[in-house]
Amino acid sequence: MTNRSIPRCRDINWLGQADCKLCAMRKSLLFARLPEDALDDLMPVDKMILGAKAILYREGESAHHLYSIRTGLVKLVQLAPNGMPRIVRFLKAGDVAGLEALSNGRFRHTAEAILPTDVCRIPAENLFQINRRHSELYQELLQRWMQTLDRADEVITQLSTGTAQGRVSRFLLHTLSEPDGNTCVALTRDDLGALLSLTVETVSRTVAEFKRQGLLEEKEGLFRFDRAGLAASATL
Amino acid sequence: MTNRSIPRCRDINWLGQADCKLCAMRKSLLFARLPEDALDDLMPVDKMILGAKAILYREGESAHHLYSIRTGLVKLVQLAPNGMPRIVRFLKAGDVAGLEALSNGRFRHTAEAILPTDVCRIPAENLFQINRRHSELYQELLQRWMQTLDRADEVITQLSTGTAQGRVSRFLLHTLSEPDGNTCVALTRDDLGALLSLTVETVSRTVAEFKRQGLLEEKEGLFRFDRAGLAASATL
DNA sequence: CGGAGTCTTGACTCCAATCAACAGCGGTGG
DNA sequence: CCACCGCTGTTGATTGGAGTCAAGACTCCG
Repeated sequence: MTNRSIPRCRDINWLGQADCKLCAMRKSLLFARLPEDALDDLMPVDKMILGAKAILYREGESAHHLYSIRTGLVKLVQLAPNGMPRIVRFLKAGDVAGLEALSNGRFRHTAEAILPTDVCRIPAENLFQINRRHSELYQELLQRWMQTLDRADEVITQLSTGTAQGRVSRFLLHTLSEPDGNTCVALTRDDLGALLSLTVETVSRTVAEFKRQGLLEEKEGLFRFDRAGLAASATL
Repeated sequence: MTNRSIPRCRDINWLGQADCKLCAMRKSLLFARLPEDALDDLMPVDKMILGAKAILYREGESAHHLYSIRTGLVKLVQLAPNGMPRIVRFLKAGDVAGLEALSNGRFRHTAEAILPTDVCRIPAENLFQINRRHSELYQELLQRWMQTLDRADEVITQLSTGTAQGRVSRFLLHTLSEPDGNTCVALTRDDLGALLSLTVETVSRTVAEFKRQGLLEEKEGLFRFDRAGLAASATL
């Protein structure tokens, strides 16, 4: 009944080939604006399901596919100079992982599932070919570029600056929650640390303190928090 | 004779309209791959020269133009939650400032010249129109996207993590210097702090310490440094 | 010459890192 | 079934590094 019933394996399971024309989510994905017949050129697209902690690809590997995320949550990780992993971005349903496959053939991050995650694996070469004929796809790619950059800049200005309290507050308020929602996925202290550039202990203390103050509770894999209350710490 | 002879004003001077077909730098700019006749559609392009500290545009302003940088150095700044400015990226010759004008009409950063800087100002609408007809431009834009994202991620993992010594070393070694060069523009302590998320005092102390150790000298607006010596601090 | 802006240095404080111990939970294997 | 182990999270004591506050040096410029 609890979140413990969700799959916890680290596997990647292949669910067969997808037919993009029949895809229920198509309109919210990268290919939203493509005419239906162009979708044939994407094939073969493989549907895969990742357990939590499954690794989609690793930094430095040569990149032949990109991944359209249907459900779930993925973290993009790079190694910091001291050897510790640093989370640079999250990818949610509708996002695309591994777009660097379109240009230079090497992944820049390690992509690891945080929640069980469904993805479609698309051969980079096919997308590349479609690009030649359909500028709609380019428009969509550019759109995503702006979005992605914004998120990267947000990590710089909002999540790598200020006190531990401030960073955790801002994470809760902006990063994974709906604009006016008061819940978000309960990350491990480890992941929070890797995102906010703090140690596990500091994150644990900060989260615990918020709980004591009644600003935050954690239940069934979710953080539920008090927006107004946290806003006070968010400028620290 | 020294760098003091360079202009130090904060003005923006309009130098007249450009004829892109005659531009000596065209091949290294955004329009490298465009056929010559497409360049007509860019017009009118204004050539401008900025003194150090001149502001090209401000965060939140509505964005009708973008700027191709011919020479100089520009910082992109966002306000951190505590109200202090944070530098998220530098733009050098060949880079484009204000690409967000292509999509959502508001600048996401304040762009300020650090050195005297030449730019060409291009109406966003014109570029947008060219995009419809020439996918070469899209390719170039995508290429730049990857580059820009890489730089943003580098600020996250390399410049916002670790000790003050580590951050300053890594800035010197990677951010504005040639891959194997041993010089880079001598930023103010203020700008270094805004980039590395450190206070002016901490930057000053760190730079001073590197100088005492003979790892770094500052002359005529340049840092000259010892790559091998700094590499030791770069993992801190 | 005086003033503004930048840089440096010192003394002190404070926040987060570090080191260490332990609790809780789930999974595993004897 | 239960003992053990690994993983995650918590908490405490201590340390260290950067922030803060304050004063003064230096440079450029009017």
